[in-house]
Amino acid sequence: MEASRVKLMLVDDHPLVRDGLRLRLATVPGFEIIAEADDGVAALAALERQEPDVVLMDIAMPGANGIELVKKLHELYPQVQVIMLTMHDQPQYVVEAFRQGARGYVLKDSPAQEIVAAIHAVMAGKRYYSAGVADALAAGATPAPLLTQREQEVLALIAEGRSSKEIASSLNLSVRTVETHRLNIKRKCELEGSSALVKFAVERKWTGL
Amino acid sequence: MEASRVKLMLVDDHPLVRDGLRLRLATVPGFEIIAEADDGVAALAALERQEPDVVLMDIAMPGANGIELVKKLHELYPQVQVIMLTMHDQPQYVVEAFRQGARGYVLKDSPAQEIVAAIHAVMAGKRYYSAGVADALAAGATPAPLLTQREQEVLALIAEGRSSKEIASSLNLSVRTVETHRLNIKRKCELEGSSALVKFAVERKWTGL
DNA sequence: GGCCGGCTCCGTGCCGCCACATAGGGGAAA
DNA sequence: TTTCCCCTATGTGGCGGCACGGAGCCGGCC
Repeated sequence: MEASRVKLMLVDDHPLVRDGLRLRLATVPGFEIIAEADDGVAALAALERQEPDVVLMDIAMPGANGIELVKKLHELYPQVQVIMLTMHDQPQYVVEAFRQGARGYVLKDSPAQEIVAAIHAVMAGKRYYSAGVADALAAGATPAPLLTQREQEVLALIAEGRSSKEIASSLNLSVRTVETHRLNIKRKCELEGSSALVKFAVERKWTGL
Repeated sequence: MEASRVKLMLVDDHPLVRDGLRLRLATVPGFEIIAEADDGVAALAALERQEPDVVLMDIAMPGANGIELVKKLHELYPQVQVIMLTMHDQPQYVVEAFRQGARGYVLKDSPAQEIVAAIHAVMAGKRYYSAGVADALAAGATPAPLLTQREQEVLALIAEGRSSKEIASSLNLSVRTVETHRLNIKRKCELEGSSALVKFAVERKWTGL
């Protein structure tokens, strides 16, 4: 634990949530918010100017998503601790976030002091899971789906609600080829049924890939 | 505009967002937050004890959703002004919210002072639309999807990625009946294809119905 | 060069979904 | 009471997705 104040950076696309975080954390002695950003690009730009101790980051943001951002951030600034904030406790993202270097994971619908606890934990070199996230980690042993380029393209169009025939003409492929990709995606992600595939695709898109 | 302070009530299931609202609004002279609630049931209970001038309400909440809550609230307490808060500017909900008696509609990703402006507007007897919502109103000539109880139940299970057969056994219905409901939902919501239906259902669930 | 994995395409039978239509029972409003 | 909507269920023909198989092409790696 440093003698100086803990320097924080907030990354969330909702001003209201940033307000909540800022005004809440400003009352905590020893905390100092040195930067805010509303997306990944702004976050990386802010990091070039000043380096925080802890980054509080929403997992679902327009443009680059939280998972990719935490990955880049961990590559460029490995000493910066990242805490993910999220509305939903989806196992696959929790696991992926930690795999990419996140140190904490807090649900937005948990008590506000959990965030303070999370910051203290990661500053002490520990990890922090919000209540309920531990369950997600236990259940979600799935390390990574790892889809190929083409499969991701197909999945993106599935998330648009398109049929195999429409996807085929969009990508200039045979319908049978698209169906093969669908089948492979379902196998890799352990999905059963076409609707489960669509659900998976839509949720993936909503959380930013 | 009253001589006394404006009494506010906050309804949102995210403590963080309530923090942001409370701490932001507390600094505004003439505003007083008399109650908070994290869902529709708690909101109605709080209203029995003390009546606010304005209710700030999230549209997406677990349990009863914001649209139904504003309807009930407007029936029981017609003099209470309701301002809807939301993450997403989906036309159908904007239109439906106003139809059910809401007086204002503010996006959570708009500047925080918009909320103050909205409160002043509705207290002056005016309506308030966040920037961008006007576009949604113009574009969304769709009056209301208006799904029946049973259709909403079916839709909720579709959002889980379930097949018609699974839904049928869950609700103790014939598979053909579930298919009839599917068909009716698609007709009402002008959807084409099973995947578009699943997409619609999942997105609806993510935005809280 | 040989091997492996990804991308592409195809056949076939099966099952689920789709769109059209019909129809009886029940409850609520006019 | 009559009317209207909702919920329920069913028939039929057609189309689309699913799961199993095989196969050729290409690029990277050993």
